[in-house]
Amino acid sequence: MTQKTPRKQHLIDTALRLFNERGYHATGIDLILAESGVSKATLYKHFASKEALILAVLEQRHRQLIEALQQQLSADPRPEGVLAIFDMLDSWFQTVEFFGCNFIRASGEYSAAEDAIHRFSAGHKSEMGRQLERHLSAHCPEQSTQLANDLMLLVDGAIVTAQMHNAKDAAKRARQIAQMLLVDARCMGRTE
Amino acid sequence: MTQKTPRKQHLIDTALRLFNERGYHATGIDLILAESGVSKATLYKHFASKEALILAVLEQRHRQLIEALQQQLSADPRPEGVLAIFDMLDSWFQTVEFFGCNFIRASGEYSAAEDAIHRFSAGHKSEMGRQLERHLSAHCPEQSTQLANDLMLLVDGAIVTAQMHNAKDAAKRARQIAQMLLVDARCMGRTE
DNA sequence: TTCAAAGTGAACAGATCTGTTCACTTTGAA
DNA sequence: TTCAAAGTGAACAGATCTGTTCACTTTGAA
Repeated sequence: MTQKTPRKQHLIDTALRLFNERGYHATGIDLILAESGVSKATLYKHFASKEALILAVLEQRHRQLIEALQQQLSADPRPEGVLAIFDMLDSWFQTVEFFGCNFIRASGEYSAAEDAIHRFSAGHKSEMGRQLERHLSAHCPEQSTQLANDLMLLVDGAIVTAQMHNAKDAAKRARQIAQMLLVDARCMGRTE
Repeated sequence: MTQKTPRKQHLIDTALRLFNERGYHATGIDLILAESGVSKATLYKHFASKEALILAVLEQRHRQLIEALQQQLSADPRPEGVLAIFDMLDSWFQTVEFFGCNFIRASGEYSAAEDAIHRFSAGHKSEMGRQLERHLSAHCPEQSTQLANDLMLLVDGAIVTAQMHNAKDAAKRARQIAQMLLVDARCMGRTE
């Protein structure tokens, strides 16, 4: 039992699913244990507290999303390659497991700016924005910071729109607006 | 004690403040009672449950926001009058009481689409969008629905950006993007 | 001054929450 | 086959949660 499907990873996966379906405060430790079939003593051997478990869940999700974004961005070095983030959103919105963004919801439930969960969530969004900026800075360095911020604003707007109204087309609209911004900033290849 | 500063209203105001500061699940009934100085029996005389209190808080906030928006829109009948919503956001973001949007956070904590709190929150956003659409439909009826949806996406994006990063300029950026959309849709007065 | 409506305060109920402890069992590498 | 590491299960602790009840008090209009 030391290696295959380690309990720790199974706890993180189960917790992620339940946090998404029900929220952080509304998901008790006991439910995570029941659904994962892991004992309470084991949970507290791996995680010091529920907060530590939440942070572990967010860290995993953060790594996955950053990696996926990097992969998309490197596949299309053109400035408009950044629009791939909206295609990622679009696919996500079509899945049944979409319940909004972990990090936005976490920052809402843990609203104090100094809370570790809030800060980590804000850090995730910053890092996503930094990826976009890096990609754009090769083409339009003067505007890359502003553009990246604007794109992230559109990303979050699309996520919340999809979360609240089950609006599955939110990513496509955000993508169009984003494209307009790129054109307006003259940070896109010419349409030949 | 029947009329002046009714207990019911006082409970709603206190609950609104605490929900904003701490979130819905994280704010217990007992805290609301302690901070408001009202007895538990009185609370349950006025509200059937905590959920009913939450809904009353959201209803009040909904009425306030709709009224404020209507007032702004009627003050400037030009198409670009809709941009007033971003000025409202901007003022809000500068206040110390800004902890994000009640309705976005409520929809995050009560994530089930059929939950009464979730549905009311979605309804609020829809109604705000409907106000924008009505305003625009006088000038560009074919695009007013799409434009209103896009503006609300920018509104929510700005709110989340401000909430997560304490980015007090988020409303101003969203406003500029919104203005671009109006120009692009040719739904604005000419700049003379 | 009377009196019904509104509110209080305190106890109580039962559920649920996070976290601890420990004797015992299972696992899998050596 | 041995044995340390990992995990279990069950009890326990104490806090906190929403909601109920009821004898009593306060309020303010008539």
